[in-house]
Amino acid sequence: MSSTTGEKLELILDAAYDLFGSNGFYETKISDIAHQAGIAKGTVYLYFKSKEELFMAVTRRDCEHFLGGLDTNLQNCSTMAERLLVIAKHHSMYYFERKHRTKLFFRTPNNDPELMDYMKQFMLRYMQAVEKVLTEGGVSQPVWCAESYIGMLDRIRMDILFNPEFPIEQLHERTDFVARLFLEGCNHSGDHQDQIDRDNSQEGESQ
Amino acid sequence: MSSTTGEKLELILDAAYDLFGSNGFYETKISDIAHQAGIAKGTVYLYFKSKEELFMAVTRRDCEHFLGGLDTNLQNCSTMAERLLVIAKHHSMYYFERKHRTKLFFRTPNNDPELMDYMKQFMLRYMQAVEKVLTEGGVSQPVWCAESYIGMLDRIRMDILFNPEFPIEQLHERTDFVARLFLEGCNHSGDHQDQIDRDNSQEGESQ
Amino acid sequence: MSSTTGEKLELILDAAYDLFGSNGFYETKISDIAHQAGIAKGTVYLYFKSKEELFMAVTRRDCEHFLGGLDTNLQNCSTMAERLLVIAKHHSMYYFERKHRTKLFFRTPNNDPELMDYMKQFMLRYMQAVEKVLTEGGVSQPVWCAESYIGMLDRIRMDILFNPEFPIEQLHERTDFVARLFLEGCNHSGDHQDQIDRDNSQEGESQ
Amino acid sequence: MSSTTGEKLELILDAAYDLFGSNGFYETKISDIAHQAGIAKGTVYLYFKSKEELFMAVTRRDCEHFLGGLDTNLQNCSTMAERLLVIAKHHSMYYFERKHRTKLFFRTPNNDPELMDYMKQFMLRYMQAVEKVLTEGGVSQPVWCAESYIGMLDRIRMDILFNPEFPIEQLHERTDFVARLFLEGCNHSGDHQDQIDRDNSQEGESQ
DNA sequence: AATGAATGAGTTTTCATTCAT
DNA sequence: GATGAATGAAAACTCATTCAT
Repeated sequence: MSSTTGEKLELILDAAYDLFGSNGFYETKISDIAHQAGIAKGTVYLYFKSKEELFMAVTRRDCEHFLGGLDTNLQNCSTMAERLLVIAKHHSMYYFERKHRTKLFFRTPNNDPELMDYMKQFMLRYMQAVEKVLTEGGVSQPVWCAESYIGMLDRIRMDILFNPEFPIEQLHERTDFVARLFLEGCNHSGDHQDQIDRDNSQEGESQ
Repeated sequence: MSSTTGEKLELILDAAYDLFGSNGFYETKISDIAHQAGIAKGTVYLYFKSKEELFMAVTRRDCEHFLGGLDTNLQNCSTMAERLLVIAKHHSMYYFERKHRTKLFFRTPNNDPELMDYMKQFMLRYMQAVEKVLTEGGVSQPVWCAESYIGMLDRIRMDILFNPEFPIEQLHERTDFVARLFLEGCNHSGDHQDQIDRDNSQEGESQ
Repeated sequence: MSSTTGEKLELILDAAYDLFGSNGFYETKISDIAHQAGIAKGTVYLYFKSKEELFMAVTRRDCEHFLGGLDTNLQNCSTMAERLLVIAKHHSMYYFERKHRTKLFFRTPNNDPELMDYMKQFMLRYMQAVEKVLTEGGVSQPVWCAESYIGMLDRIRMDILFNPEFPIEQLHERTDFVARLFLEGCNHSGDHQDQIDRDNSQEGESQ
Repeated sequence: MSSTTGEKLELILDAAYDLFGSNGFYETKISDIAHQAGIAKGTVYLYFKSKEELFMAVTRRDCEHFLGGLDTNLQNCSTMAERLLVIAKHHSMYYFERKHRTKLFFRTPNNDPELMDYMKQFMLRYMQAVEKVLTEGGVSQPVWCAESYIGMLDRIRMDILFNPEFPIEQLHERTDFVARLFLEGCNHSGDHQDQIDRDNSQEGESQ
């Protein structure tokens, strides 16, 4: 059964990702993970010192995967608009494809400083990747813009989380929409003249 | 000992809000809540059938409070821009003031369908409140705009959560910024030199 | 079932004394103790924070009982010779009556500093009680004499421990013998023919 | 790596003696022993069927070493008084030199009949060695005398165990004292002024 | 209504032992 | 013979919940 070095490690990480992601940290038993990985309970502890450490490893792998994929995707495009769209697609697709693993983020072990720290770093690195795109595009206040853009995208994730039937077609439209909204603001995000009209009158009102 | 009807109920809800919010659902013991409320453990079960139900009640009270406050705040303003700013202020201040209670959202009991359902409804109601403002302001695609706006605001909450030292002054600027970004898009949101300055100092932090 | 305050505490201590004493610390399960006490496992933890703490309490009760009984017995006699005999009787009878509980001393939890400390204090207090008798009797070097006397007596305990069939009649003779040996030394302790006879028969057993 | 037959056996026994002796049976892991012996865990099981058997072998080697050394030491002296002193020196020095290995005796595996039996035999053989000296010296009731003498000596071991700072100088005096006490009894053992002085200083310590 | 002692199901983790290489 | 990865039985301890008072 164990032909390759590290095979068991992968089996455990995969099983843990699946179960932590589906049921959350507290509702997942080590024995479940071992069972799903097809190994014995004790074997898990040959690779991870504790349940927390295993969760940490799963989280790390997932986050690194996310950021790595983002980098790759960003390499194939040049304009800022393209890049922002790539970011949006990556974000929404990544979590859409993993819509059944969303508990990884929302049901984490409590008060683990190492995990908190890693999550903070992850958020920072993601933000900085977006910030870089914006800075190169000449956008001012790129940090807050980046944060906001990510927030808009993450709301898609929330919608997916709370609506598992979220249709894939809508995902694409929503993604495009968010990218445009970010660039142009809500006053310009409607293609029709009447909207522009309303918008103009709105501009007048608000001053 | 019990002078007013429902007094104990409030004591329990307050203690539970405090402890669930600080430590999360799984790390909070009923006995801790009872102790903090100054009552006996068994008494909690006179008011709530289970730990989950108590968590549900705490969540419900918190969410209703949030939405009620939003309604109140929206009543005092008329233009869409004003209203959007009010929404942003409400969102950011609400969670800033409760920055030590953030586990209420991130460490919730697992797989409780009733809770999931309530959260879904809450998100919907919040979104509809924002949507109404946008619709009345003539914004097209108000649903997605509302979702996106909330997402931008919620990112502020995330930043507060992961950075408990988040300064209140920055909170106001960030709030204003988000409202403007939403209206005008990133291409128009950085026209003023002072904003550029702030952004630059922020850039420094992020490296 | 629970009529008196502290009843359960006694039940637990009695059961723990019995089982720790018979099987040693490591071979005794908390569930066994609870079962023998007729209570639930969790109840043990209402009274004792850990298995070690329970063991400590059992040891303490036993040692205090031993020293208390010694004090009581010493009150009824005046000469040093009488007192030394009382000490010997007390020591040998105490452990003879508890011959099935001897693991309490030999199979203790490892590396518990509090327990080590208490045992040290117990040995000191016992020695000092004997020392006092010797000092009042005008014996020189009472500390080392006391230690040695206790050592001689404790050897009886060892013999009982390794020979559960140890006959009670021999216990009395052995006790008398030790007291005399301590006073007079081995050169003077075999003056009577009947003692020689007994000793010869003992020699036969030991081959 | 294995140049001599039985080399590994010795490595294991040495490591096991060290660790069992320092930490006791239950607190010592086979993997620790293997690690300290510089071999693999599985290798231990090529030499010993179980942890208990290994402990048994360690105990046996230690006890045989003790008895063998005693025999050797006894060969160089002729009078009973000399021999008793040799016994006392051997006993006290043996355990003084091994003061950090005392758990070998106090934290033994529970309820192992073979071990119990061996210990019983060991005690008997030791007693008989002492008994022989006494019988040849014309002492009456040599069995009980031997037991008592050993008890006095073993108390020294206990004092060492509970007081790791036990000074070597005191050990020699105490040993001489015990031999004299055994021969002459407490009434005759304090004739010399310098001994009284020492004893007084000892009294001070015990308060 | 209020209490808090009692319960016991449930889970992490350890470690002696095995066995394929 | 030697290895060490894998196993899984076993036990301490927790804590939501109950119920007699």
